[in-house]
Amino acid sequence: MTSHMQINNTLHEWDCMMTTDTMNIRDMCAAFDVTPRTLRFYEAKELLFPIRDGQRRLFTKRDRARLKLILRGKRFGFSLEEIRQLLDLYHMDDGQQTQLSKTYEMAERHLAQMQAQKAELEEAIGEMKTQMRWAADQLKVLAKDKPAA
Amino acid sequence: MTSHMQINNTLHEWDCMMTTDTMNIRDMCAAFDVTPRTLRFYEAKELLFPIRDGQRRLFTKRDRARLKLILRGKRFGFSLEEIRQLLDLYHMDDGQQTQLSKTYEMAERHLAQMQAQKAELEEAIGEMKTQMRWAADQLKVLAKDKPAA
DNA sequence: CGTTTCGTTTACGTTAACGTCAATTTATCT
DNA sequence: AGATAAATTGACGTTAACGTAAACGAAACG
Repeated sequence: MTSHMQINNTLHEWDCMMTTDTMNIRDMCAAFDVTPRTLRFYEAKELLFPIRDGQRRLFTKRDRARLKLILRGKRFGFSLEEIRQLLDLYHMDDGQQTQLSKTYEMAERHLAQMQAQKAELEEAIGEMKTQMRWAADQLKVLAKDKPAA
Repeated sequence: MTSHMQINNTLHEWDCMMTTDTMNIRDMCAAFDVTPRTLRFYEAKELLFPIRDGQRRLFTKRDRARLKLILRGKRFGFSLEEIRQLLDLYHMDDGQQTQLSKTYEMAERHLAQMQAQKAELEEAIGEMKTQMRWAADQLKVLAKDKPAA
């Protein structure tokens, strides 16, 4: 059992309640294909906030949602610092509406950026396809010019 | 005049032919909003191949096309090394078809990656819009709850 | 002709995003 | 209890992608 489980503080053996849904670092790494170092690093950078069972980290559902967004952001070429700021938008659910309107404006800019990126990506895909068609033609010509070695 | 111009080797003053279309480093930086260091760095990494007028670099149309692709690639989160390899695809025009089929396969993988990225980007845009609608609602509620300070 | 003004080379510095390793603590198994 | 395994905390190392500063050559300018 690559188990974990906890309720609030420390438990004994009969810890089987309503699966408090926290993951230890190992399961977390396996689930997202990252190293422990990465998770600790993200915590140090205040991107994740795992709770503690004594010394050990326990990653909540919230941490997993954030990590998913972090990794996505990275694939889009955003820096961790940019991502950190954006994560605030996705996590204003509980009563603490930090500076909602300020964050909202940032989100607007980010959305515009993503839409621009999408447009550019579509253009790039189009160009790439053109190049590949051309390359495919060249391959045919080469195959015809030199049928055998 | 932030001029330049050249034909093949050294010229005098009457250098006004068919605009050989090479740019010096300064104009290049202005045109693409990069620093000289960046252009020299890209040359060292074999991403650009400016010709020389003695000691000075002269960037050709080809260099400009490549630089455009480089900067685009960066916005998509690709590393310079990944970009360098992809540039080969876009510049196999002259007779030197290096390893066309090998490059073609890489292009296929890259295209797939871009299409995946596009799909993910669309998903992210959708989620972002959802979040923003929710945030907009919250802003309305706050405005109603607290009409005046 | 001297002097600013580019541009070049060489080389060391920097930041982000982790990797790696050692020393410890904590939990688990026998 | 002793050994083994799993996590944690420093702390230093590493790579990519440039920044920055020194020292020099060539070119343009008054």
